[in-house]
Amino acid sequence: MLKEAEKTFSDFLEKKDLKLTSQRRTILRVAFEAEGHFSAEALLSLSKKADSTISKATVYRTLALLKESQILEEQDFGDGKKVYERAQGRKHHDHLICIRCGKIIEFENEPIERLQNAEAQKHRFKIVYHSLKLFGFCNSCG
Amino acid sequence: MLKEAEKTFSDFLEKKDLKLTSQRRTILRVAFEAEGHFSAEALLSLSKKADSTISKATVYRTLALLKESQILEEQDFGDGKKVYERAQGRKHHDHLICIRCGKIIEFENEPIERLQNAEAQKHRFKIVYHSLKLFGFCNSCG
DNA sequence: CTCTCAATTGAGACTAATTCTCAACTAGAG
DNA sequence: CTCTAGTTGAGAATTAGTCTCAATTGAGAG
Repeated sequence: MLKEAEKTFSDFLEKKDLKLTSQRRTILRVAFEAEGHFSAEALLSLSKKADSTISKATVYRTLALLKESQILEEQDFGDGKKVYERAQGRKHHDHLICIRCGKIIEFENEPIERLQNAEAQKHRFKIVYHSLKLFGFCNSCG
Repeated sequence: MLKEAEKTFSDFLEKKDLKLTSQRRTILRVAFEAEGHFSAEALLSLSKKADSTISKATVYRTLALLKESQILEEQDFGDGKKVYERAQGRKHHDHLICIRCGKIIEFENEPIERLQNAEAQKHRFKIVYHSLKLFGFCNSCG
């Protein structure tokens, strides 16, 4: 999983004449060890544990590259900060977000995707990516 | 349309023991004269034309009230600032967003809504509101 | 109409996430 | 090993949005 991502990342960087630095390697590894959704701030703090000299600026810059290379996906659950999750090698999914406890539930729904594509076609629109978020109360917060 | 919203707003304010001030009246009217989606910044600038003493703080505070009373709906198209659109008396709709020219296309799709509800039910989740955004290239930017 | 007082306001300070600047540093081609 | 373009850390800058507080005002009571 991580190996694959490292390959994707180094190919991506090479194609853009960018360098694979130790900081970028560390940040990628730490992002892969993080479970679920994590913020830039959390990634910074985790990265600093592996290499205390890594700065905020580098984390943000590297996140932008990981996003662009589609290794990570950016999500905005509406709490004022963006979070990230692994995308490479995972199926696309959307989210249910509990507005009371903050729980995030992931789901896949092919029929919805098909209807989205049909809707886009109707407007002669080419979808590049999409975002479907259902906000409400989870099971426990009912 | 505006008359209706003014009624909704004054009822809403009364119920919460809040006052219908001239600033709130002005901001509501200006928001209704604005077409489509507008930012808080744009609303401030338009409101200042009607009453130059209206401040940023009042616009943000009033937007929160208009959102809470469901006269306006808040949208985030991912460019770092929230935008608002009229909600009262309009059908729910979702958006196609062109990532090249920024054009916004609205659409209604009942079948998608039904599938969303079914998906939520599967997780015993109560949807309060949702957001579906399809990003890509419009007809002209294809 | 006037009084009263809680709600409201404007101005600008403040917050927080993210981006930028720039001099010092480094990956990696040759 | 040497170059050099790309990279980095530190902290300043930016920017949307929120907060503070003294002065003001809407609107019910009299």
